[in-house]
Amino acid sequence: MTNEEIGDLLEDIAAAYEVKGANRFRIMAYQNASEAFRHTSVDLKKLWQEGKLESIGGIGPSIASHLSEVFEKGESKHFQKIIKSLPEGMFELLKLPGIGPKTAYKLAKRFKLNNASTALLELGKIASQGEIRKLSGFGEKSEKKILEAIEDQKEKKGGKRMLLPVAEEVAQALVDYLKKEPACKKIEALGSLRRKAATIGDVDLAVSSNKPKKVIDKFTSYPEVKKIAVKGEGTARINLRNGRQIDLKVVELACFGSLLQHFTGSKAHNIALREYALKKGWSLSEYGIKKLKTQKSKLIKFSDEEKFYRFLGLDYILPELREGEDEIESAKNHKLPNLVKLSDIKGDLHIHSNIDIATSHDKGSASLEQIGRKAAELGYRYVAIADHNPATTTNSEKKIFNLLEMRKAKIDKYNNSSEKREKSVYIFCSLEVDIKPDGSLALPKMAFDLFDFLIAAVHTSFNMSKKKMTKRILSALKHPKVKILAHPTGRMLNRRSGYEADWDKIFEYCKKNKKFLEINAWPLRLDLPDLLARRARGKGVKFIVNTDSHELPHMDLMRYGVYVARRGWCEKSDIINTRNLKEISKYLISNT
DNA sequence: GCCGTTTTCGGCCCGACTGTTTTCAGTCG
Repeated sequence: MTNEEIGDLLEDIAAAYEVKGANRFRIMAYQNASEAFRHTSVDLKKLWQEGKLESIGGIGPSIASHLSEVFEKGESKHFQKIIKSLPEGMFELLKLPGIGPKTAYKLAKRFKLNNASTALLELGKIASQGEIRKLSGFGEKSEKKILEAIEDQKEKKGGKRMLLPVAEEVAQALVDYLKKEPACKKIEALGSLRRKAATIGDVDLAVSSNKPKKVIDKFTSYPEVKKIAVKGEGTARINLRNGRQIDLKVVELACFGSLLQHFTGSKAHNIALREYALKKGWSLSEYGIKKLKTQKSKLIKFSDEEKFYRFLGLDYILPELREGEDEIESAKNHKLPNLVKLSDIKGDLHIHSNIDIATSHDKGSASLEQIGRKAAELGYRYVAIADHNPATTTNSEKKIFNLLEMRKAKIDKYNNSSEKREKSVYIFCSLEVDIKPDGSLALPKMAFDLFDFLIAAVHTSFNMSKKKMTKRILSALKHPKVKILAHPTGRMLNRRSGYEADWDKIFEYCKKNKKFLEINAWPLRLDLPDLLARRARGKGVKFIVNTDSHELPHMDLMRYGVYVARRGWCEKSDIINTRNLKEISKYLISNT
């Protein structure tokens, strides 16, 4: 069972308890546990084997023991008992927006939706026959809403989360639009977009204004609107024709700081922050801070978000850190990291050029000179050309050597050219080498000396056992020329999850042997993922943020990799390509 | 069911909106 599946299971248990009218705090405990499992990068089964399930916050003796049974026997008697007494279809209906446990149960019970795989289909039929409106507590509107939700589900609209640059574009278009309304004083995109998460579900916008109605009216008449889902006095939600959902909140300027705080989230961070504040006798909301237990206590307002945190005795917590882990504790103890910035980056060590070396994977489109000029524009001091290795199946070893020798000569020539001297961008001679399924590198022995260093990467045979994949990666890293493991997990957002490997073992090896993990800035990859980056950092591993550019404009995408590093709590010192040329050469070039 | 810088017992984030009622439950972020 994956962490995600365990999260789903506990969410279902929470829903079942809700239907049964259990103590609401028990329900919350299961919801918290579900969230905690979804957001951890630790392998739960491994944690269970070590008997440390309770080391995760929100997991106590009860849930840990039920889960132990699940790991051991495949299911827990207690969980089965709770779930089995309810119609199976109920848990499918929960996937529809606007339908919670109570509603799902009512519908599933009344219409006997006992089969999970057909429940949505059946409910759709029932709704279109006008049967739902006849139930007490339901009406025409709720029936229509259910029908629409099922239709959306079928089209899988909004099912996929947006990649960060896509969400930025959607948000920017709306910000530009809202700016035309003079009643909008300040506009900001918040939520996971501001926290720079790898993928974004909904776009959240905050506006400060003393005429909220005008703002809401402008917002809901956005030309791309397909449906106005919510329209209140201070908030609204629209669904766009492209399937995206946008949330808007409006407050007066004096409260804008607390709104930024509230609407940036994450939910887990806000809950933790509010619990922390409660203990100090304060109650937090998007409007400000109130003293507890005093009737009609005055609201303290914050136009500035930093002051909101400082008021609570905390250092300012940057949005990228607000995931409800231990950032509040760290802020209290002045232990927050000084996060790496884009301007700290001095070079990009994974760039594909247009030099033709008969690669098996795609080559780049830019020349060395173009890459050098672009790097200079970005303020870099060095780059590494890391084309894919020549295909080993169609080229002889001699041919491969000749191609790579020709390529090295071109790079040497560039480094000795007047162009280089003017721009002062040094080009390392590297290569992105396939790690073959047996762990060997796809490069003839005689060619290794042609490189300053190598970047190793898995591009084939993803479906291996965890043990085999770990061994495969480790044996590739063992080669003294290999310094960097590119896009370590192989994930492609919205397409495939990464392959499984014993990351702790790999991290320990990297730390001990001075190998570096790439944080790949390509928005579809963002790999190493943030959670793993934080775990690796905890073990003392260092990183290199690379764009993996295949075209010149891709070199501008470095910031997405820096976001990942920041979400992984990385400081400048954790990132090797913040060093100057002399220092980084010491890290990467070995003569052994 | 979980948790501990007032607590191993007695707390547990805070507020908005919708739809169906007629003062509120359910859902959401």
